[in-house]
Amino acid sequence: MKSEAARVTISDVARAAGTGKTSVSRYLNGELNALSAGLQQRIADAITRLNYQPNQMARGLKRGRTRLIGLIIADITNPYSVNVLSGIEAACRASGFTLLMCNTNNEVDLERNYLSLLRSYQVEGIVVHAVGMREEALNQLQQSQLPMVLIDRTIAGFTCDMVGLDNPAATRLATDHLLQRDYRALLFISEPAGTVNTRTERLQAFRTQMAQHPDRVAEQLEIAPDNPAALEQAISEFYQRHRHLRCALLAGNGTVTLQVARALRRLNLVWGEQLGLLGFDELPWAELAGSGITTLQQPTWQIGYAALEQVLRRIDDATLPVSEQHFSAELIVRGSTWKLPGS
Amino acid sequence: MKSEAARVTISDVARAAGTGKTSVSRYLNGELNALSAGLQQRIADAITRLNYQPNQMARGLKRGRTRLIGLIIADITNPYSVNVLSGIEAACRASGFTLLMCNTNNEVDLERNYLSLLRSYQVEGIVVHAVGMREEALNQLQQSQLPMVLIDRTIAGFTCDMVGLDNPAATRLATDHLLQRDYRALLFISEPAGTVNTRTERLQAFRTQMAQHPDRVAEQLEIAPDNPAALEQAISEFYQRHRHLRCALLAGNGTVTLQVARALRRLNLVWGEQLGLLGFDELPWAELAGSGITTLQQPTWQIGYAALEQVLRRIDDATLPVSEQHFSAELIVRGSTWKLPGS
DNA sequence: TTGTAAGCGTTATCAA
DNA sequence: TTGATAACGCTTACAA
Repeated sequence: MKSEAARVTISDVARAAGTGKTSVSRYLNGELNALSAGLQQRIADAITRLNYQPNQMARGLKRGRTRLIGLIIADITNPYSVNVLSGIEAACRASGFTLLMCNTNNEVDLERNYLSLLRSYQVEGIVVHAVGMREEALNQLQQSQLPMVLIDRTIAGFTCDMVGLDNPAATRLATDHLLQRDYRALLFISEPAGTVNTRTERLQAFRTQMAQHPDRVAEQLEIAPDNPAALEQAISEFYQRHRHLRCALLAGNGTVTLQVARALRRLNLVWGEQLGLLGFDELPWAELAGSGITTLQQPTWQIGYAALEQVLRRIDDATLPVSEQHFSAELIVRGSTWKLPGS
Repeated sequence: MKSEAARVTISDVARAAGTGKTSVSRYLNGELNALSAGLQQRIADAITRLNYQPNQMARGLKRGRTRLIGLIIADITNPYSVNVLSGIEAACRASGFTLLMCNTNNEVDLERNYLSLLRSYQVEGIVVHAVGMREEALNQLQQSQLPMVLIDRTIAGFTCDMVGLDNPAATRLATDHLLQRDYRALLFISEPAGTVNTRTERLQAFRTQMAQHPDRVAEQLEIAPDNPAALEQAISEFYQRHRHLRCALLAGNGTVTLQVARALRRLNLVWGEQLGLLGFDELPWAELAGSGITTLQQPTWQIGYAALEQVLRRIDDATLPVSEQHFSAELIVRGSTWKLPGS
């Protein structure tokens, strides 16, 4: 048996109130100046008695505005995403929009599918934490004129509103901190850059910064998320190679920090003693891991909130100039980047 | 200027293909046996040329099925929720549904609002991580006949499909482990029980279990999430009171575990040395915190997946008997519940 | 094999 | 102040 929810429609209300649909519609849309007090009362009564809920689908169809915002998120299990989501969600609540959320699991195909899915649900705008889009998907987007804001990452060859981190500045902040604390050999560890500009930007900034300190060693490492053994080995080798120097690791995001911490654990290398460690993205457990892990905190919630605000502005006015908002990171110093006694 | 997405409709496609809407609709719905090869081709061409996307709103309005599932989640920043969400999301993907996600921030009012919001978007079913509902909200739900599945928690006085943890068994597993490891004074710490049955169930099971061991000390503590100072003090007092015994703390969920770990840090009490610690919910950093924290891992992803499957079953057949699925927790032993050398 | 027309639950236009 | 009535974009009898 199919469940048949007893749908009560505007016509039912109109009949129960002894009036026409138009008046009920007016009542619903707050055009009370066109309704006598008595009629208002009858309509109000009928609505509560029948427990009536206007059908947003029908409304959306008619008015062409669904009050729906699409969200495409690359990986919902990433703490970064969760906090951003929380900010977006709050902004939606404040503006009366509802989120249609899709998780692409870092897969490009899913991203494309979800994009058209959201479009088919007539979302009024979308916020995208991009994995990487192919030409065709981009062209479709261009055509569809759908208001869109990217968070955290841009898409090559696609100009679009975007809200994210000032990666060069953040990277400088992190690198300078390590240099100041007298680390002599730095290893920048990130996930495979692939199509994700954020990763290359941070790496690039790291190299630029290190180029000014030719006396220091700067190395880099790209590591697949599902290969802990390789990570262990690479770190171990780096450490062996430079054990006569003060070494530090710079993790390119929160996921990497977690993996690096695990690897160090297994290698019996103690951050804050044998090795410095600094990670992009603040983590709730950063102070609990060993002597604490120094992190670069992003204002994730604000980024999410700002992203949604930007989508709303764009929905309101498609002719606005393209906007890029870059937030600043904050360094939270903990035991993993300990000071040399002398310095 | 309002952005006016160049909406292309089924009529446009029909015109471009030199046919009627019906044939296009048939094509879209895979009724190809009723279409000549030539017409199929023309329609296919027109669709790609115009970059046409069927309007799901209109479809939903007409057919009465939106392929939309509502999700009400109590707190999206809780790792438990995130993993469950991930499972739900995967199940949606597998079944062709899309998620409308709402975060109630643990606020009862938001819960009620979102409930009717989801209804208004004609979702075909909902999955709810409940905060606590009042009479009126429940009555509305009963009336609306909306297929619904609760996760993790039940709602008092409301029979409904539910997927969650076997809390008594899980609690026994945890308690027995602590007893076996010779902890003599146990403190069960949870958030204020309020309307959340899960919390009381776990506490109840704890007390039942401890009642069988009158030689051991069993205490309990309810702590507001935003009051770290109080938590510190309570733990400190407990420890002072029983410092002649082997003490252990049992954290009622992942959020509490985090807070407890922080409090212990500030108190300079080391889990795995001065104090045992065991937490409900596995945490990605559990192995990294000090000597590691012993946890009770829930199959969160599976819980989410199963919840969505149950909603789908219920959508299909409203007359199914009410189902309660209880999953088992798994104990992951780490350094925080260390063995006594002798035993 | 194809197309016409009615209707899903709203809102907007127009007339009363 | 009110209320028919025609859309919105789609599916589905029913005709042809």
